[in-house]
Amino acid sequence: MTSRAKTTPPAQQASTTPVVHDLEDAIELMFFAYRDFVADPDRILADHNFGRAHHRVVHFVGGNPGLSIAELLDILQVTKQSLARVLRDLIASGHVRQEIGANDRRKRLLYLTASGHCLHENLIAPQMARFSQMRETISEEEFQIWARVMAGIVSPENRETVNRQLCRTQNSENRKIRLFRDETAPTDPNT
Amino acid sequence: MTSRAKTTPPAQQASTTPVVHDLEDAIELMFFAYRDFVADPDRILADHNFGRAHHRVVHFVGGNPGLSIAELLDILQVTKQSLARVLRDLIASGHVRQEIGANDRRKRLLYLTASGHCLHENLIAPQMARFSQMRETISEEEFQIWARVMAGIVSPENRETVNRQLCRTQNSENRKIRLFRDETAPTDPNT
DNA sequence: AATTTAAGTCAACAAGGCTGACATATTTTA
DNA sequence: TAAAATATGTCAGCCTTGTTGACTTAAATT
Repeated sequence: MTSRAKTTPPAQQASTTPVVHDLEDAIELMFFAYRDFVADPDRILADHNFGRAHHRVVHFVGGNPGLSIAELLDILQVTKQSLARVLRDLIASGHVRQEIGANDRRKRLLYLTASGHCLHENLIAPQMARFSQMRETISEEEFQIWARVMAGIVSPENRETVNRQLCRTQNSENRKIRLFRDETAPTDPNT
Repeated sequence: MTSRAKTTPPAQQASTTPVVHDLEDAIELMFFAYRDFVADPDRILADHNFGRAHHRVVHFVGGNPGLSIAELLDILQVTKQSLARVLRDLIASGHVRQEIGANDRRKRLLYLTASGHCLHENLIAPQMARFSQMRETISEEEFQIWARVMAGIVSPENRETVNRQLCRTQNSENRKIRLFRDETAPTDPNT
């Protein structure tokens, strides 16, 4: 009988009264924000007979020219077979091309073609617009707080990878979003 | 590799420049955070032979006892047929039960059973834990900033619905997360 | 009595996850 | 150099979960 607005909240009364319901709100905000966040690209993709999986490939290849299959699999965390399907589509449609690795000829490095870049731009535009509009209503500091919280939702074991991925998008000197202030700072993870 | 060893001038001069890459980072943070956010529940669901769709039903029925089918469809934004399938599973497995509406006997009001509540708790626990841990590293204010930004990602046309949905989860007196400061809120207590 | 509404159902289809089993280059190692 | 490991590709099949379209039933509304 966990009806709300009743006596006492169910269980796990946390130490400093985080108030269970706040965290529930946070969980629902994740759901609703993500749902709308992907809605615009979904519409664009439908026109091309592509799906969300294609979007993810276009996005990460667009942002990481010369990405290998293995690296992309690591980012997407899907199986090779799942990726192969959408990658086939994108290569067939001329949005992505593969290049044999110069150092390691086993590797297939992925790049967007001109039309791939065009699609990438179209897909990212509505998401950029969403953040851009919101960005105007908050300060730089507030934006970074948001980013730090989001980074805190990422699993600790993935934070280093995510951090590297985000760093790579830009000159680290120009870097605005600062994550993982004091957390997992491994000294030498190699690979 | 990220070639940072260039001769770029010191940063921080971009006080107001939006810098495209910040927004791209934000987009990727949405992806990575959401990816990990749903990973734990996915594992639990697999043990029950359920999927993410079942999770969403359990979550929203759990948080909204007596929800009607139409209301649930509105939250999930899927078709009746998609919902019917997972709802059938959940009713058959005894996690959800339906009750004929007292006022309107056409309506089927949804409730979790005891085992449904149990599953709900199990599913929400890892997500709560994720937020709870992160919550300890930030202030109440910072948490609310995060929530406001997330709410800003929600499509304007859905904000009122989302706001109502979040309000309903709790006593409005206990309400911590405040959204839509000046936007859609007609009331102006100027918090 | 006729219409609208809420819900349930059947059928078919597609996207995109998954596993397992193999094939093919290429590089590394023993 | 031969063997093993690595990177990728592919076939086949299965599952979940989304879709559309057509139709039914029961209850409420007009």
